[in-house]
Amino acid sequence: MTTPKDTHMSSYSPADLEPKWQQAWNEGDVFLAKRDESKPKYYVLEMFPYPSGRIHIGHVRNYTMGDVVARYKSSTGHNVLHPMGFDAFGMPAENAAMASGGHPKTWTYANIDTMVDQMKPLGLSIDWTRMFATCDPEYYGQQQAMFIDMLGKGLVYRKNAVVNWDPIDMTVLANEQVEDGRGWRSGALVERRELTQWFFKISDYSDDLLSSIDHLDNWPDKVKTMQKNWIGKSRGLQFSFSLIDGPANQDRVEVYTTRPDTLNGASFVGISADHPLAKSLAEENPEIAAFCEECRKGGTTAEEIEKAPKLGFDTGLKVRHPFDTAWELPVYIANFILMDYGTGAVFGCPAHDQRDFEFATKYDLPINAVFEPIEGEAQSGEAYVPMKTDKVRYTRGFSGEDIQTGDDAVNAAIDFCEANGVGTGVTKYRLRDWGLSRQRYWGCPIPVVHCETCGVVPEKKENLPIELPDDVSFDIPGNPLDRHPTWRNCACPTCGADALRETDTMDTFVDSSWYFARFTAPRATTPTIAEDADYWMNVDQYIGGIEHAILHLLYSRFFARAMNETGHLPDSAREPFNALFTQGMVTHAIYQNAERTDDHGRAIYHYPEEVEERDGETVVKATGEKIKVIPSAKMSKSKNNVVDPVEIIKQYGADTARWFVLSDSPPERDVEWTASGAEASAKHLTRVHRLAAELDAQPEQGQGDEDLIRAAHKAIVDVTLGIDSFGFNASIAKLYGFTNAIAKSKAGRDAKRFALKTLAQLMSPMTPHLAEEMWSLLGGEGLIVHAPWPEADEAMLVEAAVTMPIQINGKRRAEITVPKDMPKEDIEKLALKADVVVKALDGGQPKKLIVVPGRIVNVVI
RNA sequence: GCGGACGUGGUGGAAUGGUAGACACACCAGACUUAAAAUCUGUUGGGCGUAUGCCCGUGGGGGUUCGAGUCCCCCCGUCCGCACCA
Repeated sequence: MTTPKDTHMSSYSPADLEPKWQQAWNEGDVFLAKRDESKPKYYVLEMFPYPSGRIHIGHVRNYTMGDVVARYKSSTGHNVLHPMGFDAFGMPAENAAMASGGHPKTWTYANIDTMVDQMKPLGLSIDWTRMFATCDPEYYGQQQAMFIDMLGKGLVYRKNAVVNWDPIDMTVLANEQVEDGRGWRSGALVERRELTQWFFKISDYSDDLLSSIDHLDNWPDKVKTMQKNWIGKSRGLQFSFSLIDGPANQDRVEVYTTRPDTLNGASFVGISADHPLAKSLAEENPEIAAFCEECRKGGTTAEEIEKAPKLGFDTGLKVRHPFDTAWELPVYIANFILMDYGTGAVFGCPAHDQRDFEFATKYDLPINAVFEPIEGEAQSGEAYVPMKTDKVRYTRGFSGEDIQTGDDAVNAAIDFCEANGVGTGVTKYRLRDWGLSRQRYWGCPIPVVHCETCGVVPEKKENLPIELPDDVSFDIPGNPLDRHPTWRNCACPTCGADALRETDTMDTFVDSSWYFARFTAPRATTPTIAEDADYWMNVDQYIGGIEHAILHLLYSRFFARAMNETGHLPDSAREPFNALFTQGMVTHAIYQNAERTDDHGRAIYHYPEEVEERDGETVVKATGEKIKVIPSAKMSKSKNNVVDPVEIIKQYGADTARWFVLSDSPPERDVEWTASGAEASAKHLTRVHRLAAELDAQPEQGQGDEDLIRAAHKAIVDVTLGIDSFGFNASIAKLYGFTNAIAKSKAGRDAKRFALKTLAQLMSPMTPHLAEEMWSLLGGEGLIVHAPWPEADEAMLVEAAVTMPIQINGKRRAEITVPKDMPKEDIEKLALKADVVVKALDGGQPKKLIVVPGRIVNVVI
């Protein structure tokens, strides 16, 4: 039904006004980033997506946050770079090719097209002219050039490393392709097998990457802590046990320990199944060989190895304790010792290490305490493992002092051992070199050639990019590059003889470790261009998921250093991300069919719209089958719990979707998706639009103009503070409050116009289309996207009076309103006169009176 | 197993160590309407009470403090990462 008012008032129609304003921005090239030395630059970047097929609501949340920052910074006078691209290499494309017979390239580019089409209606302030995908030869060719430069600088090398090997499919498996220790396609028990592979020497930078963390002031502490722990600097003792009657050429076992203070509690030596000594013994002794083979069963992940039941094999060999040559310790091969870390050998001190304790209990080895609690006794039945910073009483320690901290005792032990020639203090890092070889097709080819005479040589730069061949098939497992009839054949870049290309491709982490630098000059015929990199780097604000807290960010930090050393980035960009924000994930329940599985015995998942509540149970609408609800899980295409934002945009518009994903939840926290909020957001935006559209119907004169103007200035402060601190939900709460104030206000037209224009500006980073529309309705000049951010007038913020609660013994009993600047003594007097206080004191004196001006009064009785 | 976080009404959440539940959703009631929708107004943590009000309450247990959702210790639960998923 139409009211007379409606006839001269357009209603809120996102479907009309959103394309209209997007067109206006495009025609004005508003988001095109150009170098402009007259303005401070601001580079805001959201972690680029993998082109999985469709965008999901998590993407919308991520990009909207970045867009709020980009638009806000732009309106505060910055020259903003806000690009977008695709992390487009990787296994899902190959899996899709295996499943449906297409080509990874076709699949990937089709997905990119779809996702761009889905992203553009969101009205993001992105410079789309800079877009690229990492699978563009234009991009990965430059990556190959950098690989060659890094090879020249000694930052890349080859060594053996273990992979998951599927003995039936005869292929290397990724960790995610191993399910319960079995290959996902063949079902075969997976084995660990060694291959020669390429590595980046990230370990050269362990100390740099660690110590520089302290200067990352605008990174979340949790990410910094995780990176520090990952790099894992430790001070310890390296020494050797002399081996009694060992195999030829092996008379000692080198050991590294971070707890040399417990050396006198040693009761065995454990070595990895891949330790040279274990390998020698295995040659002679089939039983040992079988045990080592057993240890190699299972996947390569740390988690799997750590969780596996602890197994040991007594080699029968003994070593001598370094301090007492009569003291002999047995040597075990154990499945929980990694050859990659330290020396691949440890000594076990069961009294002070839980894992050693369990091992000693299982194999009946002695448990000798080295220290004990200062008071009381250590609990029996488990290892006594206090913090290294705690003081304990040493009973079999090294130094004179009986009571000291573990840290002091470790240092004393190292000093003692060095003085006695038993070993040396050594600083080690947990961080391992970055294995980048992948035995897969859909990745950046490693640009090296294997020549019979010249060995492994880099490809000539003029031959780059080494492009992937298109004529490949995925009907059988393994790397199609390996079995391609001609692609491998090439001329040796050094001698010109017939040679073979490397068929390994690069880890996709390599692709994402420098894309941020490439965005500064995305079409350059070198990896970067100095002027552009100098101007735009660093990324001022990086935004992405917490799941990338360690690997992606650490690899990118390494790459920035390597690019600096190969001349592709300036010194100032060695630490590439000035500020980091980690947004939470959008989660959604997973609906798993509880009654049946598919033909392969795998779980069946249902889409949210396929299920319903029936008599308090969740069931499949169509069949009535019972559903197991797995709450709050990360959205995953394979689990069918992905929420598609396209429908929401179609129904309510992009501004509603943007407003909704920003409201309610703090951005760093995970949010459980519920559809109910979208409608409420749409209603609110409709209301805001109506307020602006109805302005001309307001009387010119009114009441409370000043109150409304004050509210506007307060809103400017609150909303700006929220945006500056990534408190978008807080900003939105304040915007709700401000909108309510405008709606209720009886102020005159001019005051309302000011308030509404301020509201439009404050909303413009979040709901840019609606803001433009309001701006135009309210008679704003030009585009709101070009309007400077509003500034609050300090004079309008001062409040005359302040209300303070009065507590009695910490419980609120009354409140008083006093002038803002009233001295403490006067507040005290007033508080003591309050009825409840007089009653409670009953003529007596308070024990204590606490007055925090402007905050609280607490009377202690 | 190791490392990191998180836990507050029916729901999402707010709260520089200072009035717990801002703001919103949902629910309920009312106004408008022939009616419905939309819109507007009001109520809503639990318990007791006619009421001024009182008691309880931020996963559980302890502690520090005049005062703890916030700081410390222990426990429980959930989530993220663990080097070939991206």
